[in-house]
Amino acid sequence: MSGPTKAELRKERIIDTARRIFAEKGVHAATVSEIAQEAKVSEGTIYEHFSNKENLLFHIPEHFTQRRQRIGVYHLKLIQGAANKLRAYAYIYTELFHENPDYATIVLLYLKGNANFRQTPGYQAIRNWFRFLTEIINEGIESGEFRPNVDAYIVRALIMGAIDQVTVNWLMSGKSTNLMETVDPIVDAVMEGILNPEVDEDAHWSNWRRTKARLRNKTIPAKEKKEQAG
Amino acid sequence: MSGPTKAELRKERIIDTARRIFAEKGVHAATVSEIAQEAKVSEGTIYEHFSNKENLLFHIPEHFTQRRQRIGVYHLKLIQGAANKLRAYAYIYTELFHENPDYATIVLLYLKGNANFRQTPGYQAIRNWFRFLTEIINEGIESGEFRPNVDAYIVRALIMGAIDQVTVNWLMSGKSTNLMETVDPIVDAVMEGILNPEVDEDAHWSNWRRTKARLRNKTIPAKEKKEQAG
Amino acid sequence: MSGPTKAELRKERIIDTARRIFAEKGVHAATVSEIAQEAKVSEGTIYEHFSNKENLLFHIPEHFTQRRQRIGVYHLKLIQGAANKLRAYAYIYTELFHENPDYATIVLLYLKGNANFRQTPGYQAIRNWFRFLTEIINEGIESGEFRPNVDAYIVRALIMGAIDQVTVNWLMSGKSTNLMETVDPIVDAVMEGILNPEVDEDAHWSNWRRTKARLRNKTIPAKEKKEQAG
Amino acid sequence: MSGPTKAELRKERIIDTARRIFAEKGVHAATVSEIAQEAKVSEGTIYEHFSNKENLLFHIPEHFTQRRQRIGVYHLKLIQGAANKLRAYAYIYTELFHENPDYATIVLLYLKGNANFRQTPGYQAIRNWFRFLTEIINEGIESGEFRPNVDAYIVRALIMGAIDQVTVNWLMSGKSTNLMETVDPIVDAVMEGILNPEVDEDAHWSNWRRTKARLRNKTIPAKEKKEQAG
DNA sequence: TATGAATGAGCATTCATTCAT
DNA sequence: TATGAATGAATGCTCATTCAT
Repeated sequence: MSGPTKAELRKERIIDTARRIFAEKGVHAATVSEIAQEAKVSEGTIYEHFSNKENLLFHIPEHFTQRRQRIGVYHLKLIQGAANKLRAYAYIYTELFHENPDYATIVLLYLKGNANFRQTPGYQAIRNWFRFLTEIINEGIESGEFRPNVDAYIVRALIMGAIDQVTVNWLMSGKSTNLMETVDPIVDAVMEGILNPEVDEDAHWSNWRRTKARLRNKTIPAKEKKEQAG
Repeated sequence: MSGPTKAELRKERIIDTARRIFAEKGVHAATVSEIAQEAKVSEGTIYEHFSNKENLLFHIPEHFTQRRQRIGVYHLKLIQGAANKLRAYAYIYTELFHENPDYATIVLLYLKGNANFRQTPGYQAIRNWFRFLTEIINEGIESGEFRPNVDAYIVRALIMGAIDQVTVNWLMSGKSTNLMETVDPIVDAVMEGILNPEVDEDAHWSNWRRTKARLRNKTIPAKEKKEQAG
Repeated sequence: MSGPTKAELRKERIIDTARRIFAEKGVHAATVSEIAQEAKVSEGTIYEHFSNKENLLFHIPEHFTQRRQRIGVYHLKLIQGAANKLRAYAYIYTELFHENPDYATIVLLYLKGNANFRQTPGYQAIRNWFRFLTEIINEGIESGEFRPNVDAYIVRALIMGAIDQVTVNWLMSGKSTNLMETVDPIVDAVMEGILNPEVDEDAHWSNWRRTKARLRNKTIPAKEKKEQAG
Repeated sequence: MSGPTKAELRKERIIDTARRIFAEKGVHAATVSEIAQEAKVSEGTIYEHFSNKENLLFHIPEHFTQRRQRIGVYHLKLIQGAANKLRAYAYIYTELFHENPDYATIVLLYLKGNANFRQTPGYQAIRNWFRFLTEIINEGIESGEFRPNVDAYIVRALIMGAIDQVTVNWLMSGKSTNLMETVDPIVDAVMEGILNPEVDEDAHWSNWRRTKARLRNKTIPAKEKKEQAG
């Protein structure tokens, strides 16, 4: 019946303020005293809730992770087909950054490369969300929707790497570009690749063609015919 | 005839030491005094060459950028075909990280997200190298090797985003995985995409299919027949 | 009922210590750390009370200014006659230096010539005290006690300039002379001047005499007769 | 025949530059490196001529002292009458400040209160110039031009203290006032004093009158009659 | 004699963290 | 439990001075 306690609200206010100030001035330049002032608590109170400044930083994703868990995973399960799910995942992943640029700044610029963060429960939660993408990709492979020789880890790196990349550019450019519009092209490119199927494969010398052939010989014998025909 | 001057060697030694220590302990935790000590120069000498600690950080990529310019661009021009060039680019890009993990740490964890760095000549040099990939992709589109509806910015984000991603994972995992082995799979995936062409496109509902159709209608009318036939 | 708070006492102790050390070793040679140590506070506490070292320096006169305001001005108002007041002022002014040589050192050697200090409230307070002397002089002119052609600014410069001068000499000589004994002679000289009235004014050529005559013609016609008679 | 050597010119250029920069930014804020740069010599050269930064500071008055010695003393000896000489001295003293505000700044704000400077030959030269004023005053007492009970030290403090005072005010006000115009009023005031001889001495109670009487009883018995008559 | 790169001691200032109230 | 004054370790940076060339 009773909502969040006073202390919980206070804690959330601290995290919200920290997120904003960390993102605005950088984690190093931001001071605990400034966060306390803006959150309208004393510095001591911050240390009641967080063991130190870095610990406060590590708690910032918490709220967003929970939100994604509640909303994201639920909706994705309703979508049929791995391709559709993958696209939806990319949207949800990007949208969280788009709607919360301060969160994006902190995750992409401060937490991704922080070894200590990788030991926290906060990172485990994010990891679970990443694994969910792996599951989607594997589901697509199993269903035959995706090529059988697809490596889920690689595809995940492509999707998330590209989104991280364009998000950082978006953040650094003062959010002047349209982030959400890049989601579809990224997913499209990953879906279909960039090679032009209209072009005769033998038209030009290419170690790529040979690499591809080699890969297919190993993993997709069914395609051999077409390959030979090409 | 005379090689680098004493002062130049000294400066290089400072940068080399800074790179190592920044990467080892993090930029913030590293102290100028420690770098001076390990580089066997006085603290004052560091400030003779660099205006401040951050400026020293910003000079770290210089050497690598020059090296890449000399070697990378030269060799890439000898390779025929955009696909081959793109693969080679990915190799060179990854190899620099692989051979110089400290450099990778600094570029990926400290410089990519630093707004001040983006104002330096050091970033401009890196930018030129990025643009080179864009040129390769556009070359492939013009030659017909790549789909005409390919977006160079997106492909670049996919390639570099994925490599950055796997490199950070590699660094954070203590370099326990094999970084170079991920290059080919990444390039392969970008080349061919992940959709299984053996599967009937109408087998499942997919807004992706519709998106693809829309894109093709606009840009590759010649393919329509095949599309309709498939 | 409650006296000064703990924090106020602490602040006063910092100022007292700073005054002593600044005077002893010079403002530049004195270190904040030394002041902290001697005042038995941490360096951080100094910066809780003063924005920086110079700001601490600027707060040193505060206490003395207040004391003078309370005591000096009050007593001076009870004295009758501008000449008496002027003498008393000179005594009070000198006595403060005499009783507080460290304060004298700081005011005369460090603050008088500091442009930044002139922007502080501390200087305004001192200024008010200076103005009080101007008022005394003007009062003497109005009452006829002082010559009507007296320039208050000049007289103030004479009195205070002479006292500052002898005080600096006193300080630099290791306080070996008797500072207070110079007050009366200074005031006496300003009162009566140095010219010997017994000597015939025409006894020697003097552009001074002409200057004097010119001044009197302008402002004290009543004296002309005597002048001519003399 | 041969003028100053190259080295002498160099040394003078260093002193001139130091004077300007010390005055502009303050001795502490000025750096040896900046002085070297502006004087177009190397830092090392400065240390060829001066043992350290303070020593350079102490050499700044040299040139002016010599100039004053050459011009000042020579001209003063041509003037007849102590009063005239005293006025001339005040003019010369003030004019040097007026014509060379940087020199004034350094002497009044940095050297007057520097104990180390008092050990240098530079200070001895200035001291000689001060003594010259004492001699003038004593000459006036002996000739009967000045009151016999005049204290030369006090008069010197009055004249020079007042001029120093107004010069510092002039410097701190950005030289917006007219410094030279204050010389005559200062000398006039010292000559004649500020008491109004027209006013009946008994018209008001005054410990000053009593002080004066006491002083006269001691030293100028000749005046007793006039005093009693008054 | 002149140079100016190199030195390194020295210091003001900051700020995460603590703890008495 | 909350406060915020007090702490003091930690460090980037300066600059007078030196000395190899």
